[in-house]
Amino acid sequence: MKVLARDFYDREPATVAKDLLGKILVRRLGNGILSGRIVETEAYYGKDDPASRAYKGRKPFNELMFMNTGKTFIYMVHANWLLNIVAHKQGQVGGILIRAIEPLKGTETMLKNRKTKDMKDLTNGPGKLTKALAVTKDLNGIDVTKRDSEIVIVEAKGEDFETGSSHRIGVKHDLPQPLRFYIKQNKFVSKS
DNA sequence: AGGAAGATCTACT
DNA sequence: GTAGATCTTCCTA
Repeated sequence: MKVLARDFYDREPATVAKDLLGKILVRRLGNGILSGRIVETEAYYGKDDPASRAYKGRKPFNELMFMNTGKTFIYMVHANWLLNIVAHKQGQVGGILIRAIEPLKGTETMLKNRKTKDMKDLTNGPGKLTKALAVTKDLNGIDVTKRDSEIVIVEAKGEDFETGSSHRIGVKHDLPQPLRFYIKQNKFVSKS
């Protein structure tokens, strides 16, 4: 099980977002491990991106996006925690929003966290997956390139899949280019 | 104090 | 499938 290194995140957000598909997100809890395969992501930029948290410049709450790559950036929208990974080239700003995962390990705990019995409904949305994995602001800024962090992203075994792309979901002012990426025909990608 | 924010749930047609 | 209420922070005034 190989943890993705920092240089993986030191690239264009859109490139990282696409390459993140199929990788495994690991959530380490005190008692066990939850994990899932990343099936849907979105790239966000800095001041050129009206939908980005960093659009209006550096603020205390978003400064993580300006700093070290490979760290989590977690914030709340509409009563949901959303999980991002900071990723951008040196001197730039950006991040990847994890929108959906396919549950692998610890599904029983996830079902309990989500209070549902429906597997399909478990992690097919950005707010749902954080709830299922017990991700909150407490985990903001942790380093996903360190093997012993509470959240880690690891290399997956080479399974082939087709990737699709589209405009981002739910954003008021999107950019012209498609910045959402997902694995085609995976039932855990959030639909809309 | 007020409002906006990368969404979700529920309840209908 | 679509529409509407409502969820909780953090920013800006």
